[in-house]
Amino acid sequence: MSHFGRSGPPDISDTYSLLILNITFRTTADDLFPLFDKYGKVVDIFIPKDRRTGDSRGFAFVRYKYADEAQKAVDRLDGRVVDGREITVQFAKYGPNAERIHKGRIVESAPRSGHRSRSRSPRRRHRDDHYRDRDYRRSRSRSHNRYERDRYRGEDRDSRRRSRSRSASPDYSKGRGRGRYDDDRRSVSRSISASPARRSPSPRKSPSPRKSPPRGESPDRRSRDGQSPSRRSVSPRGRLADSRSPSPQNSDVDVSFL
DNA sequence: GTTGAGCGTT
Repeated sequence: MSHFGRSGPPDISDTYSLLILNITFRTTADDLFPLFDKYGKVVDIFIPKDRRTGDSRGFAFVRYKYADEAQKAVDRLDGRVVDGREITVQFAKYGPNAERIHKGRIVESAPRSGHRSRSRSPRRRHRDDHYRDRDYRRSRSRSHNRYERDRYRGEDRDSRRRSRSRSASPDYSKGRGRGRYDDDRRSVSRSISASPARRSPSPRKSPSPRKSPPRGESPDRRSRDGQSPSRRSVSPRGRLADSRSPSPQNSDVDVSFL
């Protein structure tokens, strides 16, 4: 009995959208439906959910059939404690299609002329941009969560070239301090990688694979071997950036060979 | 299992 949001927006031509804020993350449309339906005819209830986790975002949209009922619901349900939390009921300011809403009702359905577009508040640029921003903020609020790291890892793995994009994209560096943060983190990572072991206090105790050297060969060989994978593992794309200076490469090979 | 400013989907 609650197919809200399952089949998309039913009809937003003559409906008044109410924005419900400060609701618990466990509150669902089923819980809000009886509460809001008591004050008027609820046409549809939609609760935005996270794209990754699928959890409630903490706010819901309730569409009424009549404005008077919606107003009544706002006046009656605004400040009501639901699930132990005080919810905030108010008329929606923006529509699903970025349309302007007046008192919950959609005033403009489609951008007909450009002269009216100017009236639009430039506060919001795009939905995608905001999506990331919101996620980013929420992620931070949640302290260090696995989702952020996991997501980053997956995206990085999905499209490795993105790294280059980030480098060539000054927006990330300037837009938010994220670029700096990433760089910092990468620096630390590299630092750790560069120094595999501060100091082996007891190499004998350590279950090192080289517990018993296969052959008493020169350490130079081993050194090179250890350096080879290290370099590759450290930054495969870093070499590309370093390609700009082919000086050390030649030198390295020469030294190694010598 | 966690959190808390805000404006939405087929």
